[in-house]
Amino acid sequence: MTRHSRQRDAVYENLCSRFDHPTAEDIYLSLKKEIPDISLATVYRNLALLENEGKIARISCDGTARYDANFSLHAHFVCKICGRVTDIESSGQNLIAEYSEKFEGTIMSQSLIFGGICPECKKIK
Amino acid sequence: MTRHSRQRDAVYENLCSRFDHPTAEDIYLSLKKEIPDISLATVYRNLALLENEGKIARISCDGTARYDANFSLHAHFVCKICGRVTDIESSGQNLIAEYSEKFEGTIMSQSLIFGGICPECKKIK
DNA sequence: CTCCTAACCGATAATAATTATCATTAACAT
DNA sequence: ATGTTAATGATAATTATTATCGGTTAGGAG
Repeated sequence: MTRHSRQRDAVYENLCSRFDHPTAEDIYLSLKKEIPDISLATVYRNLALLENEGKIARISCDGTARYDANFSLHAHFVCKICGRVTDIESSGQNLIAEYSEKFEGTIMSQSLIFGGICPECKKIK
Repeated sequence: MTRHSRQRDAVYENLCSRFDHPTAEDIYLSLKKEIPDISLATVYRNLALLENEGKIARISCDGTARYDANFSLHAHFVCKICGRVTDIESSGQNLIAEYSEKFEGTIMSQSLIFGGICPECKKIK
């Protein structure tokens, strides 16, 4: 029986409105402007809840968890210089179908992450 | 000037000999049998060092870091029931080349991770 | 072979990320 | 309006990882 809450809506809206694949703390800091007394624990709780509901996705690309509300088939790029995580243009190929053919288990999700140097950091150096 | 050490060799050998993509603690527990007074910090130190030397790879698939000494182009599968991380048969396609075409930065590594239910857990349920 | 020095070690303290606890608040069915 | 209980804020606890530090040792210079 999951109820409605201002904080949960805010977490979800915040994530939907941004494209920088924020960490729990990023979202917490951003939400403090509109809900000054929101707790970091609440952000964690709601991220976990929304993930279980299948409304958002967790991205494991480095030590700390990042989140994404975009469920279109796309890949991520992590810059090893600045640490930013960005979307990277995808051919949109469905790797799940391809890999499922020879696999006895059930594949339900895919995560394709590239690492390297982003366009911005490449210019600087 | 990196020197030789029994502990570092042991960490590397241990990782090479197994295919379960262990965490630092997994390796630590395993090594205690042959080197009873090895320190967990030493395992972490040497994993970081070996990764920097490019001899092993870190896998970010869940919260805790896992390691792999296999550098052949392959994908991973994470079971959401038992948590095991296994290799999954790959077509061996080089996604880096494909994605580099439309990307302004420099792609240096790829990580393809699938999630779902592994063959063993599928049987049980 | 012995000496020197810096890399490495084990033990453990410190930090960072996340989760658990608990008293209070608020959503919402009755 | 009231009762039930999920959700919250504050914070303690836990987990994973990194930093510190005094002692040890690999391995090159003499």
